[in-house]
Amino acid sequence: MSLKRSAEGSYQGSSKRVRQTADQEDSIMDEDDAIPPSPPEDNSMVPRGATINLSALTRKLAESKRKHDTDISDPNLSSLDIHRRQQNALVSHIFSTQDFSFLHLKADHASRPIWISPEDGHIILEAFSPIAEQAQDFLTAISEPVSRPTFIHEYKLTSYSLYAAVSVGLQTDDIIEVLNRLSKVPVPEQIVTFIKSCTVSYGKVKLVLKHNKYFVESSHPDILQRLLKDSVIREARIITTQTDNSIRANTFTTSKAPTKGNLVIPGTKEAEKRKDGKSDEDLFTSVVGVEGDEVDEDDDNVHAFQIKDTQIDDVKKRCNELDYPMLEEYDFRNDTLNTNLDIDLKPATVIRPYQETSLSKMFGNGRARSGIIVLPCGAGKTLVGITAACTIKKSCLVLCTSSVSVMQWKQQFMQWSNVTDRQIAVFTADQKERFAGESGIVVSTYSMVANTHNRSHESKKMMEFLTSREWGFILLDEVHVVPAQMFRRVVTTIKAHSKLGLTATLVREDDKIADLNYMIGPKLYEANWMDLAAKGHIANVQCAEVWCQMTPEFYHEYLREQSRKRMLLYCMNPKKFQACQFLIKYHEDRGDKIIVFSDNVFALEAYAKRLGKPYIHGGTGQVERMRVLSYFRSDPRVSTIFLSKVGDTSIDLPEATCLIQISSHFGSRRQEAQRLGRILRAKRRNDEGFNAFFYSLVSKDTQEMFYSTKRQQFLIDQGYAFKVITHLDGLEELPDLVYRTKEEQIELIQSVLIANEADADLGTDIKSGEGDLAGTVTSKDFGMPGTGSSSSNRFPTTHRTTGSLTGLSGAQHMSYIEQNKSVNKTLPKASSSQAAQRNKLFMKRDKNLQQARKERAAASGSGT
DNA sequence: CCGGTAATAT
DNA sequence: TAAAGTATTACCGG
Repeated sequence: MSLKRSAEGSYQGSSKRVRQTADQEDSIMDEDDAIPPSPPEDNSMVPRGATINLSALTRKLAESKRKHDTDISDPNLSSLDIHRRQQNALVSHIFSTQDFSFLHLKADHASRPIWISPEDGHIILEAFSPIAEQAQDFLTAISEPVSRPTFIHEYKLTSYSLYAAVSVGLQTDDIIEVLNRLSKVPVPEQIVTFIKSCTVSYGKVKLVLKHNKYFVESSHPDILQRLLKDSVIREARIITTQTDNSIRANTFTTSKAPTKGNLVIPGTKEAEKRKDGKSDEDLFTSVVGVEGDEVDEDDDNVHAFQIKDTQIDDVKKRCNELDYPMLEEYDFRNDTLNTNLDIDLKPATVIRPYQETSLSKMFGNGRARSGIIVLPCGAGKTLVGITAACTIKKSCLVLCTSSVSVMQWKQQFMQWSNVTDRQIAVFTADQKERFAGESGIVVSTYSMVANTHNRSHESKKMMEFLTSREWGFILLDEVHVVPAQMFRRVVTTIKAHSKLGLTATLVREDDKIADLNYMIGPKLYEANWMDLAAKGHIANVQCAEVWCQMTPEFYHEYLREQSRKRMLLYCMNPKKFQACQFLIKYHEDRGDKIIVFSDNVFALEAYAKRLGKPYIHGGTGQVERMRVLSYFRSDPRVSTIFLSKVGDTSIDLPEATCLIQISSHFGSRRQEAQRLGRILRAKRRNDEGFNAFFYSLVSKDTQEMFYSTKRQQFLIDQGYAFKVITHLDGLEELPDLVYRTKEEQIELIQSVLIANEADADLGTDIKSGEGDLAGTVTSKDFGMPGTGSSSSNRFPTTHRTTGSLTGLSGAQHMSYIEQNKSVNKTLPKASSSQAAQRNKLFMKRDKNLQQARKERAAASGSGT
């Protein structure tokens, strides 16, 4: 791989990144919302990120690198030649090994926005073309977005993406036709062949529930014949009575293909949608010659045979093996056996255009297709799910990852739709409700449904209920977790006619994400984050990676220690501490609300205490969590909070406008994206020129550099550009800069090393002390050996004043230092109105629990 | 309310 | 590359 070296000789970017263009660099800096200044002549501020990223490019890079390596070893070359070759190796990789000049450009190529690589099916889109937006709609339907920075987008045709295209109603010829019209060059023969080979079998067979019977359906009777040659499928077939015995083998039930007909998705305003972007649409139509959004399905007849309910899974599996994966569609309007659920969106509810688009992919032919919708955090996934449920109007099961989400889903259902409290039930560890009547909604967690061991009596009964009935609709929140070993069983244990998965980040660091194709269905829609940001649905974000030099002492220890202990060292790097302090100060002065993330709890507490900010981590009790959050929300004096990975999901803080990441070991792209998602809902997002900020603090020349690069990949593919900042101007002038002197730094390093050792032996857990507030539990005694008096052993310390808080494990452990005190405790106790924040969602549960307690008490009282 | 167990992600 | 190790949440039973 070709790595670039910066002036300082350190790693700058992987082969997957190509330098940003000058235009992009300029667009990032603007007067008001600039990232803290760095000297302009300093070449250390290296723009980096987003132009092109593709696996094929990686491969080509590897090839060209190999070539280049052999070439420069040629002794006949002059040093200038070697230099030139080395320079060349750094640029224009895409074209260095290939010559595509044989492709003849169409005469009007300038007005056509795409180019298709004949080699690997990669598609390059000129995002500045006037019809780019419509072309993009088409490309996201037929191909996989690879990278979508500002000017040039890259997509890739894959068998899965074509499967998805077919499943939303596009036909082979339409795909090739539209592609051809958009392309500057004729669609290469190989690509046509590829598209045909994929679409010939994919999406041709459907599993349909009609009048509560399962049918294998296709508009191609010959395919049904072919499937019936398979013994498993033949066995599963039910011969219908109306079919005459003599000709039964060749006869299928035949009917008109489904159309959208009069189905109306609630919350949509057809007229309004037509209004905006009309001129562009006309332009698109004139070039493409087909309606942009969706190509009509041909209105041929469809043919079907019925199969036994009990063998659906076998048939599905068999069809997959035969390369005819079955799409699942639910003809809910003709399902008379499952009782309807009388719900609708509230009249005032209007959904956004992109939400409507995603739903039109699902309901395009008047049935409910199973599949996945991908929308950024804060773009209203919940409302999409609710609208889908209100369209299908059948019993619905919603699964989430946490019980907080469960409460939120229920609350959102109540807010946006007219479901009554009796129609919606919650099923978690501490609440096992059941809806009244024949049909209703159940909201639960994956672990509740997937659980295999140790079920309580009540949850056993509830599970029986869930598995024994047919669900019209199953909604899978955070669907990227479904491929996990245990969670994946929910798809098979629950009988649901249609499945919708929702997520913001359809990525995993393992290779299981592709499993969703057959477990749930194809990806129906994926929004472009940048587009939504440009239209003001989510906030604009400036991303930056701040490189912090390791101090010599820290680096020395870093090199000596084992990999696990290294992590603490680069998290606690004093320069990073200072950068964090500086950035907080800088953004607080601008009036921003700041969230600081740290995966490492030790570092989290250390930073928060030293900088005097409240913090929340896994060990923080619910009550205190809500207290800190409500202060952050409403008190102008609390403008910074520190969060561990508890804050990655589900915490909704529209006030936050700036995000700083101080520790983020491991290269989880999903986590990075989800963290960014915390500021996408920013309340102020529509203010003129408003920007939110996202900083990653990285200790230079450590593993963090590698992880950071990896983590950013998802966001870069979405079009975000990361700036690298190596110098924070004015940092040295900060009046109360922490760890300024060598002595302080050495004390810090000692506390880190001691913490490491103390951490290693068990039994250092402590309980909350007398003086602590309820719910405040410090999960570990972070490295204070029993010496009690030597200040150098103390963590982190400059001036020491002893506090009076007494820990359970003894006073000698607990002589607190003023700066070491958690600010959480200085926040006054919540007033009743603030306390209500938490209780809103949990109030009912609490009431129930109380009731149950009373009953128990009464029962035991009367028993004796 | 607390401790134990199991699960996820990397 | 695989494996270990960490943080977190959920569920259950006493």
